[in-house]
Amino acid sequence: MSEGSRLPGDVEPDVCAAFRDALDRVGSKWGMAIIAAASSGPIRFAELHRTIPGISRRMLTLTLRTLERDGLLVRTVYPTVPPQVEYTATSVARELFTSTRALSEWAENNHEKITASRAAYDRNAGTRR
Amino acid sequence: MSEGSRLPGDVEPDVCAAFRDALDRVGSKWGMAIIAAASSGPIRFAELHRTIPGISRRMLTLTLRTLERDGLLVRTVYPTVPPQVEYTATSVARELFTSTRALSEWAENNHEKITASRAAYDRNAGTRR
DNA sequence: CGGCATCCCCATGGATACTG
DNA sequence: CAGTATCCATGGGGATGCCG
Repeated sequence: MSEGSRLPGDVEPDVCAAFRDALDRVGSKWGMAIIAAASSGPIRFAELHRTIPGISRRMLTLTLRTLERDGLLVRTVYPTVPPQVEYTATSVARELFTSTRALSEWAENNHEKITASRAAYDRNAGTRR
Repeated sequence: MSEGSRLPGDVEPDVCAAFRDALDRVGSKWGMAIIAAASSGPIRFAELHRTIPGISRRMLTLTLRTLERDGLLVRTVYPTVPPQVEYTATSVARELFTSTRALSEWAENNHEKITASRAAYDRNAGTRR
């Protein structure tokens, strides 16, 4: 769309700021995984912990709190014994998740190219200079 | 498309890995700004430094190197005095940039909601619990 | 002009243990 | 079950200075 139509100074600051803002959510190590897992319906703490491999309870809690704070997740507590808590992705989070598709696809399509490029670059590390 | 059709365990690991990979590029504080600035044509080091507010020469250099390594930027050196170096975004980088649009738009559209949600959350910090 | 080298800070996040 | 609390390692990234 904007192929070659922008000028160098045209990196609009608002967009930049908002984009950075998005990345602060998406970019956190576990944020998108949690949103993904919670996008298909309410999910419990332990389920999340099982679903997302490698996450610690600590990081799960922390990330859940920030996501909740940002209005991306709704936390529902059922005052039962033992306690039961459900997390559900809000529509905003689901939109975020969708907005992520293009990036995921790019990642899939170009992962190999990048790996190759990296290998080539490293191989010429000595040659270069 | 996938509205409610996915299962909790359905967070496919490959996609997840590739996505994380993408974020390692996009998620770096200055990566996208640089790619954006270099997407509209060759741009010089000093121009980048001027175009992107707040970046240090150090971080500019570092980010340029990783972007070059990943094949997202092409570095062209003109052996003149004083030396002149141009950076150009590759097609892969431009595709990445495009894949980012959806996310940018989400960020713009929902920035206010998130700020509001955050404020509300913090206001009820004492009330809650 | 276009870097690299050095020092330093602090936010992210892992491991582990305890609790209502 | 669903968290808290504490300690600690790693590294991203800012500030500054020197160089071909």
